[in-house]
Amino acid sequence: MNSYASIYSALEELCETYSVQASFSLDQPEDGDNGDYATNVAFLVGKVTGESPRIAAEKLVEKLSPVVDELVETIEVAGPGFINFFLKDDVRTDEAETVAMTDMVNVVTQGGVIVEYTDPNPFKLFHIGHLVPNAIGESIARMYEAKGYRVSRVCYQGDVGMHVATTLWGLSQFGEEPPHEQATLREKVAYLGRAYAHGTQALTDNEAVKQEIIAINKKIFARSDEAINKTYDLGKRWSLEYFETLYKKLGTAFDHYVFESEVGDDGVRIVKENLGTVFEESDGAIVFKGERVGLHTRVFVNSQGLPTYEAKELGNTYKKEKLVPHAELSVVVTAHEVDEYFKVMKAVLAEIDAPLGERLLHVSHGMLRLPEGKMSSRTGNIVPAEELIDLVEERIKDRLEDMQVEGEEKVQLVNDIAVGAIKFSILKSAPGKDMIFDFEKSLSFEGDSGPYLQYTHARIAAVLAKALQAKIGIESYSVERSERELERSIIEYAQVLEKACKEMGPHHLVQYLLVLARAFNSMYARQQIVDESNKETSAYYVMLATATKNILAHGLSTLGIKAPEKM
RNA sequence: GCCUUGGUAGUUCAAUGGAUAGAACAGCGGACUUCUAAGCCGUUAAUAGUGGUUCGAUUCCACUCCGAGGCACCA
Repeated sequence: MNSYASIYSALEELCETYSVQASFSLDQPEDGDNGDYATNVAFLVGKVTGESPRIAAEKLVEKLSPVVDELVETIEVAGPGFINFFLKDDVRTDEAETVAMTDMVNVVTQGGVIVEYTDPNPFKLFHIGHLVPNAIGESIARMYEAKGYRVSRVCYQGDVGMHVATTLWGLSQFGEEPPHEQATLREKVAYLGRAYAHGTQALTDNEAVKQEIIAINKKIFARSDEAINKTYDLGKRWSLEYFETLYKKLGTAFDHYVFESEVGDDGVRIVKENLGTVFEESDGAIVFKGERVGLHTRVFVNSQGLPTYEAKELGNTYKKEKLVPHAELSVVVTAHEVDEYFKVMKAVLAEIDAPLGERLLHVSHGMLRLPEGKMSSRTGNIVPAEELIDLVEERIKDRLEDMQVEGEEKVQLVNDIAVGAIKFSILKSAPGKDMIFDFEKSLSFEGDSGPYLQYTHARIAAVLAKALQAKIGIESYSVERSERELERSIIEYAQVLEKACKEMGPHHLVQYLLVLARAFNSMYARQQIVDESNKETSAYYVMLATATKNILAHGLSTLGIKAPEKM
């Protein structure tokens, strides 16, 4: 049990004594002057006993002192009534050492969890907006893995619907020669993208075109037209193969793929099975009257008998349950523009399958906005994800010129740094809010950035290599004066990881890693780590470096960002 | 109009109802003949507005102003 857990349980007991209902806090204050840990129990106890927080705190300190005696150097009452704990130096150092000695390997100890994310649509462009759910979803998946869950990654893709019909209509109308079979996937996908843009443009204000596209849409559903099937299958294959190249770059490997085309029938069946009880007919369509639970009415099956997004999503939810039986949790990561639909979905599930509804967890993220506004296919200001990655990679290549990495290793390193920079810029802020995507900002490698963390990791790797050569281990170190700030950061990791997982907020982890890296770099700047003339003291700094590296490696990995050994 | 959501330094973002509102970038100013300068140190600068709840409010509530998403067969 670490110091945090020990003090926490001591406080828990105390709260029980006073029958405190509210939950207390135990944080690691940013300002070390406020202790290594600080709690607000005195405010809660004071409320129960009617004492002022400061008086209550004084009394509590007397009770706590003997209990935490072995860990704590001093306990003091501060400010309006906080109780601050200052750990004994050797307790804190020992705990940091534990971090340095521990292999941080995720072990499966829990049940299964489904995480669905990214969800690009075949026939459409994989643009920078898709990088958001990918980064967040991948990180959530990895956070569950860090907690010991067996995670199944699922990608749900819209391979049918009007966007596909629009593309096929465009392909048949815009008169461009299709790319050669030997052409790159990128070229093939770009060709599909142009067809879609052409179709969308023609569709606007043209009822005749719209009807033609609707007709194609029906044929796609029914697979009744040989020519259409052929084009469709080819286009879908191109798209999917192309997506795989991106997933490889991004470091995502899905376990299952679900297509809208395969869940529509199930969705319709489920809706019909509950017709009259949960759903009702209205103007030829089957709807869920959300008003009775404070929501909106949503169409699940349209008047042509085809499933809408809602029914397909229903089918998708059940499909995933089949693919991953007995999952304890089913997480879906989507943009917040579908928030309202998900509420309706959950309301429906509450009525037809309550346990499933409870397991379903919707995590929504904000939209990526360009400084000049929302991306739109109509105005043509959509930035393909790959274009952004290329752009970032170009800048990184310039910086790597005087490094001795070449060939495949260099390609990999450039990719890892570029993807790290992009993912970091997405994960650094709390999901849910829109983010302005500024090229220059995301391309920045200084300050709060992915490369800053990666660089710190690589830098430590270089130092530790030197330590190894000097035969300086981390055992039998001696401490002249402890690096309190860095140690404080190091021993905080376990709690931060816990919190990030619990709140599904990768940004907590990001913010913490920045603090840790800064504390390390600050120490690094003023302190020689590997010092052969003083091996015992040097061993202490090597221990701190090792602990920091362990955390950076595990933390970055949990974010889905690679931690290079050199850069 | 109704529902949901957001508004924090010049900019991009932090802060389970907690202490002096943190970073980074930009700006200004430094250090270093040491293990990776994508680094380190210092500094200027912010809670949209008005009330309320309480030991304490950026956080919760109400209203106002501004923005975003949704509101029946697109996803």
